[in-house]
Amino acid sequence: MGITIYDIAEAAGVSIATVSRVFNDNPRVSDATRATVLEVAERLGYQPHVSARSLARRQTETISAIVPMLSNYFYAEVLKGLQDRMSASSFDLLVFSAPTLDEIEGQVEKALHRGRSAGVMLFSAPVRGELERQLQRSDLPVVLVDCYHPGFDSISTDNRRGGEIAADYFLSTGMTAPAVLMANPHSIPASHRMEGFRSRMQEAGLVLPKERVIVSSTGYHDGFNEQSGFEGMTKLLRSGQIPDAVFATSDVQAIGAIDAMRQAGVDVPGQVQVIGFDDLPIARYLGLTTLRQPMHEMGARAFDLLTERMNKPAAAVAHTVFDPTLVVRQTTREAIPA
Amino acid sequence: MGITIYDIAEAAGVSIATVSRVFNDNPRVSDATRATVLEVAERLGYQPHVSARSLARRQTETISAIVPMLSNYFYAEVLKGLQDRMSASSFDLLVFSAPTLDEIEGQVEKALHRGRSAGVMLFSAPVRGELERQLQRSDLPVVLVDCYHPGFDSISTDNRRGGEIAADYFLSTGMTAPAVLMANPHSIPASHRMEGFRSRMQEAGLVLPKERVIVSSTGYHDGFNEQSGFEGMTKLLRSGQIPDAVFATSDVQAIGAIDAMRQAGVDVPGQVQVIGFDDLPIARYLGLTTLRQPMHEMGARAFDLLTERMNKPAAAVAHTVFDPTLVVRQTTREAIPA
DNA sequence: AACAATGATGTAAGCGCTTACAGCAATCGG
DNA sequence: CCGATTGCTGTAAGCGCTTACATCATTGTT
Repeated sequence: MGITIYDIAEAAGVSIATVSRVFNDNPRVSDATRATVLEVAERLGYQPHVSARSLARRQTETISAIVPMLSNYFYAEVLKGLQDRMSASSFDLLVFSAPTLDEIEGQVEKALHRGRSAGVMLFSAPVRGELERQLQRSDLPVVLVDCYHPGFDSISTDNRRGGEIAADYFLSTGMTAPAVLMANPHSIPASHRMEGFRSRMQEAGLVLPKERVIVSSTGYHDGFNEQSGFEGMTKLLRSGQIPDAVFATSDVQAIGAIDAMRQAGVDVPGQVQVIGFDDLPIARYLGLTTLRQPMHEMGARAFDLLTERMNKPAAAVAHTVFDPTLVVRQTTREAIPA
Repeated sequence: MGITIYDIAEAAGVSIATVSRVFNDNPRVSDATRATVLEVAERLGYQPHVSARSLARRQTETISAIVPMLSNYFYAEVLKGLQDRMSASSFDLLVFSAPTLDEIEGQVEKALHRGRSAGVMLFSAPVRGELERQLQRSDLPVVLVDCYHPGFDSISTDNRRGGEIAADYFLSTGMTAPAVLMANPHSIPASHRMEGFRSRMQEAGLVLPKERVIVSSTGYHDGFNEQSGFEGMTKLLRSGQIPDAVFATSDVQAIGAIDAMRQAGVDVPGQVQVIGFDDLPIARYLGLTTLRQPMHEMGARAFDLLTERMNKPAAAVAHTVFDPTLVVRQTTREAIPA
């Protein structure tokens, strides 16, 4: 069906080796021959066959990303950062989706098939048990994003630090009754965010009672969704434990929470302050105070890590940790000068 | 490096052809041999080599999607619908990103490389000129999403109809001074949405003056972004031409517009009503009245179209058009009973 | 009992490319 | 002026798989 190097070789009166050399920028081809070959190839509309090439070269030009869910802004944006960086290279991006934990192994296995990818990027997955074994057995470069394992390069946000920053800011406003809208407890980022928050509150001598830590009851997006924030906040408002400051483990939860308060006639930030996490584009337009994760940069850096690992398979494992930064908007009050 | 069928053949005492047959579910293998081969393969941790297989079979198991931008919710959600449907099959998804028009051809070319993909899904691209030629020359199945060309299967939303529905609803509320927040004019979906809106307004004898059609001045996401809505609305408010109903060609624009009004102290929907387009998840939490596009379903259907085309390359071209549905929330007033 | 039909397996020729090695002409040094 | 070097090109052997065809042992048929 397609034009092969044989066709070109014949039309140009050279051997297939020469044609191949031309397309591999091998210097051992005379300028004249190179020109004819290129001209003929252009005329015939030649395109290399990807599979044949990677079979012969024993390497692919594609990298695989395994994400829980494309429709989650965080992943989409990190992937975009990745792609923007990749576009300078000749790599292609294969995207596998593994919404639930038990789907991960299967998708990782596919990504690890021989000849499939030159490297794997695994998002938000707890690396242990069978999954850990899979990754270790494979000799492909692996980069973990938004998760951690001592044996693999990783890139993540300092979620504990984020929780601490949120707590510190709340404390500076003179708040007295903090609450947390927590995603699914098995989500490691969410847990860390809460831990950081809680630890700072404790240091400040403020209790964070169980009743004011609402754990998401919905599994969708690991509890990182508007509904979970809405329901959690509703619960808080109905309890006797109405807080005056709410830390949500994600912006979408914060948005749901704010909606719940609007419907209940609770003033934000007058009665209740809110801090989210992520800094989605809408956060700005909703005036949401939040902790920004440099998603785009994380994606770019993840790609860099992967290529570095491809070049030096034996290099020391590198963990890149970004600090989240607080973006103060209108859902929080001003800090009280000390 | 890896285990090949040769290794298995040797260990199992059969020929490579038999091993291959086992993995291709060829019935012409005795149950006994099949069992030994599978056992040996399992023990050795065999995995087929993707490139070798697709080279020999002359077909791939991956499909390519070319999207303007992953971080746009619409694309992410359609891709998710696609992937959810795909996961039942053995196809993998390759994602190319082409944020600007001139990048499309390059990405399409990559996606069209021989051996690269079994089919191509092209999003929101005006199919003409060189791009049209590329697609026509290739004999790969192509499905257009969110765009149209008579020669290719496509899947889209009836954007004109959406504009009409928005106009009709506004008219039913007794509004008198409509405005449109329009994305980039070269965006076909945006143009159609506006055309539908405008035509209904004209039929109703209402003028839609130039001053009340604000075209996005920012190219980011083709003008489908919060900032463009914010700036457009600000402009409207400052002009003498303050509208009492605004149709935004996307939810994100509507969100920006609402923010502008909040800051200006304009009451929504008391003074100005707003209708968006898309029905993003947040729309619900912002109480935004909008036109819902069935994104997830569009993705699933796109995959179906592609596989149908793969099975029957000569079948008649099919265009699937979804009707958007109006979701009434709190940014619009109630219809006045006739 | 002879023959065809059937079923299981092996042999070998690709798929389209890369690349080590060989070959061969032109050039160079002594 | 001859052997060594240099520069360019071709030959051929893979890469790991699929599959048409050949082979051969069984089984069934008359």
